[in-house]
Amino acid sequence: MTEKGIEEVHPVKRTTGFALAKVCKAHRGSVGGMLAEVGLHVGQEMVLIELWHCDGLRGGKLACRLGVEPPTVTKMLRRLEDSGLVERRPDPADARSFLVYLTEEGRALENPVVRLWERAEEKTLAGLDAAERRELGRLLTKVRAGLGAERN
Amino acid sequence: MTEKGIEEVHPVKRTTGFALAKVCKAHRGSVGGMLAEVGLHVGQEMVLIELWHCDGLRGGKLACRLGVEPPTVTKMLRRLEDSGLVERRPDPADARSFLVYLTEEGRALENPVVRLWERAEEKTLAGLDAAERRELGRLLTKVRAGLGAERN
DNA sequence: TGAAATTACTTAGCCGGCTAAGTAAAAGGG
DNA sequence: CCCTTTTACTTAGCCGGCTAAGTAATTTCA
Repeated sequence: MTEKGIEEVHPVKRTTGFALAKVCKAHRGSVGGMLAEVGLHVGQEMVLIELWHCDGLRGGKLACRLGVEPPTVTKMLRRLEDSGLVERRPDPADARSFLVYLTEEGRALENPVVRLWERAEEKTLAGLDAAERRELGRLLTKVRAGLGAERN
Repeated sequence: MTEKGIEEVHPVKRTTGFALAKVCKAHRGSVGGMLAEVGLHVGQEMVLIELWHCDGLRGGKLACRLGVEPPTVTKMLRRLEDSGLVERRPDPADARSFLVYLTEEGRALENPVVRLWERAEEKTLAGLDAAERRELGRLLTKVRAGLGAERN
């Protein structure tokens, strides 16, 4: 008998969302591995990216830009501070807040991180030609834009 | 003066990988919110999906299918077992292993989860027309296939 | 056959996420 | 002016991931 059902795949696995999750996980894994070489954990580079773009952000603003909840930022900043990449200073305008500044070491990571993201990108998209890459980028950007009027 | 630099975006943010991460996070958020309504945490449904397809998997096989490390499976299964969705029985063929079986409740979640993934998919891809959705699905599948000869 | 190597899983502990609940400062409003 | 509400952040604790280090059973092989 032909085992007709044996290669069947669950309906959820045939969704675009599922493929998205898998590809994202792979990409995250790539970035994570490379990031470990410069002493970062995946996700922490996002904080740095915001600060490279605009140093001295308030904690809450950072959470908002990252699209993440405040407690997440609290913990990440504590670790980044312990690693000496970031500095938290009181906000002179509001005693409840603080401002986050890069240290020299934090600033020094920008180029390595940019390069490593490029390498991860290349690794992830290795199976696509230039036109396909453009199209994938366009579609993801469009989806992102369509995901409500959310920031970041 | 025109504030020419003010809308500049960091190079990393212009990568496809970055858009991928954002879209994936939004999708995960959608699924997670819906999953909470049926008492699941995002990620746990992946275990169930494997079991719906093939009940009685070994722990290690499950980890492999999920593309996840064994300790992750250990903890997830403990929680799923505590929730009464899954049952772990000793493997008669190998005393180091165990087999994972769905309970009736675990089996009952299949349709709700499938429907909720469909809703999340719709929500995520709302900004794309049918052709674009097909193309995005095709490209993600291709990327996934290109990501080494990895399983799952 | 019996010691060594391999395999299968668990434990401990860290990280990025989250929610819920707390604290403390700032803003409003009578 | 003081009391209430809102805001900004922290703490506690859970979850899905990971790695490193363990334990116990199976395999291998001399």
